[in-house]
Amino acid sequence: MRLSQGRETVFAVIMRTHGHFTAEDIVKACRGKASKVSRATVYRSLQELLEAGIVRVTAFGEKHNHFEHTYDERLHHHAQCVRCHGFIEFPDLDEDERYRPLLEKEGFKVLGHEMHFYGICKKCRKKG
Amino acid sequence: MRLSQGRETVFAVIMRTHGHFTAEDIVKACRGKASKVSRATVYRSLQELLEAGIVRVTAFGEKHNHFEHTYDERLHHHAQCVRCHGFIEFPDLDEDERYRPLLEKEGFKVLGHEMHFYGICKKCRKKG
DNA sequence: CTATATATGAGACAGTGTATCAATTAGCAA
DNA sequence: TTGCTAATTGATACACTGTCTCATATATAG
Repeated sequence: MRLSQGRETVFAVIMRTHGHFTAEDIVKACRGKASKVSRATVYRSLQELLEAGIVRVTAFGEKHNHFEHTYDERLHHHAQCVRCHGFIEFPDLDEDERYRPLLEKEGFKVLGHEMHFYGICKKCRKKG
Repeated sequence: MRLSQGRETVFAVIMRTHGHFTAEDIVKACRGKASKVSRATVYRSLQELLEAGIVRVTAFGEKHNHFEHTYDERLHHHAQCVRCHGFIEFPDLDEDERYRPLLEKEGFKVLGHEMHFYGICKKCRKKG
């Protein structure tokens, strides 16, 4: 794999981005730069980072994906509202060690994991 | 909420569907029937079932959603390949009880949960 | 420097899910 | 049963995400 210009720019932009972000967020951020990175390159690079375990997908049930870094953050999970799609975060209590051996025995190379609780958030419950 | 024709048909079709399915699967299945249910109604009903906790979302990182029933199946989770998006299922070891109180304390009404491991599947590892 | 395989950009494209709005219908009350 | 009313529907147009193609550009090896 070459350390090409486009790839380098995308990587840099993503590393500068904190919290959750979508693919389009990165596309826009790259447009701001003089670097000129196309949408296709952003999606390609994002896929590479996904495969490398540098970013992970965090949202369900929406049209577009949300990503976040896997590094430099305390491991946490998400509880998502099935109405408004908003979410709250909560800390990990370490299930990894219980499941990982089971999966690796089946030839699955684990890059990471996430718990996803779904339900109705406080705000939507009030709305009725 | 009314027990309208469209809603009833969609519910029936979904209950007859086993395993994983997409919204479009249901749209097609409803077309087969003489019932004539529009795409809009299918999506609306699916959202209602989601909110009721009857179905849940199970796939990440794809353009369209996958759903499955939450009832009548042993609780299981998914390990998904970041390359081919295929997945394997594995049983639940019951983290629910550890996390649920934490979330309900914050006003979040839990409908269910799922663990999502991501990584590279056996087949994709062989491909290089 | 040159060759060559890899990566890129631009745009066309397909598919998913959303919004609109007039027409229809379920449920209720008399 | 009939009529009222608000909820629901279908048809369609629409926005947006992510994919694909292919000619052009570029990183790297030799």
